[in-house]
Amino acid sequence: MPSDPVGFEKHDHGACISEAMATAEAHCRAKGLRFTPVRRKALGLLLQAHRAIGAYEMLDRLRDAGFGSQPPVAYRALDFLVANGFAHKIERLNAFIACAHPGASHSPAFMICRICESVAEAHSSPARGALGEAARATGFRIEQTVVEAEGICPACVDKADT
Amino acid sequence: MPSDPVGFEKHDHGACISEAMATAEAHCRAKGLRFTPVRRKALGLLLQAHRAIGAYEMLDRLRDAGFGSQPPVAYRALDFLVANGFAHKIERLNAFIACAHPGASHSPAFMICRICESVAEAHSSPARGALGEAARATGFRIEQTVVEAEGICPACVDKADT
DNA sequence: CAGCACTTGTCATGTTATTTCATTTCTTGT
DNA sequence: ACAAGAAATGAAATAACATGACAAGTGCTG
Ligand SMILES: [Zn+2]
Ligand SMILES: [Zn+2]
Ligand SMILES: [Zn+2]
Ligand SMILES: [Zn+2]
Repeated sequence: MPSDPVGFEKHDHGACISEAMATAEAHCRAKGLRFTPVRRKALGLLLQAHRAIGAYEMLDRLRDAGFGSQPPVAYRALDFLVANGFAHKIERLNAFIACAHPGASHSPAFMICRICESVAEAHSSPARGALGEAARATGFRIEQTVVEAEGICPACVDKADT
Repeated sequence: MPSDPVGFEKHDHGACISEAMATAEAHCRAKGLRFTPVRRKALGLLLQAHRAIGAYEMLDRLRDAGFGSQPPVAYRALDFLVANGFAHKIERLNAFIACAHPGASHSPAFMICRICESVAEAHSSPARGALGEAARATGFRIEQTVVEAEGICPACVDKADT
């Protein structure tokens, strides 16, 4: 259970991309999923961008890469990535981002900078805390959670303080 | 189209509506806000429906009530209600719901039934828990949080179990 | 009543997402 | 190898959600 948030620190981007792609490859092979070219390209683009990408921005890039040009092309690829834990949807932004902890089954939480729009992924513990308590008290069966914090990232805080 | 619970429990709906309206009236008077007819009607409709309402459904009803028929009519009224804590946006549904604890400043958390689409509001504690910890660790300054759980409400769990 | 801030109505447009159907590709059982 | 079924793709159309811009109206305040 690493609770290390990912996203605001510098890192070896090339390595982080190839590692995530390799994880996805392995996971798909193990589960018999079809990691098709358009899906692979979509994940590559998300990893490359290293930020939240709207479906239509994704569509533009997929078209540029020679794939179809209609919205379902992007939505289907993104749905696949989200369904299999390689990416997440940021509801607040109506956008998608590559998972920072692929492979591990987890409940993500996101920190979204309203200045620079960077997004960091951390872990949440929906079952614990006030929400889990409310769910148990009422008999609500939680299947999935959206936890997104909006605010100011460390870099933008520094800029603002100057 | 069931109109059911605040939480998921039964309650005196008439009383809950007039109480919330009175709270809003008082709050606006105290703060010098203009609780205009269209805003009042919008809040009344949210309270009446007692579930999450899309902006365009709101627009339909406002038009039926004699107000304007263009999207900004609904969005402006909803923006006012959200900005002043009388309503919340459910990001997961792109829809709006009357606040269950108006007046009190709070960080809401929602439980959304994926079967019947009912929504219950609870309190969340963003500063505590894994998210707050991650924010402190990275230096992220949280301003606002979205906490939404999707799952099955008590009533639908019962139905499913039969 | 003049000036100002705020609100409303409307038109136009922009953005995000889904439905549908025909076709192709892959997988599986024979 | 082949046929049948499942999964994925391409493309057209449409639905659903949201904002920008501008003119006109409303209610304060000096
Ligand atoms: Zn993740
Ligand atoms: Zn930032
Ligand atoms: Zn509330
Ligand atoms: Zn339900």
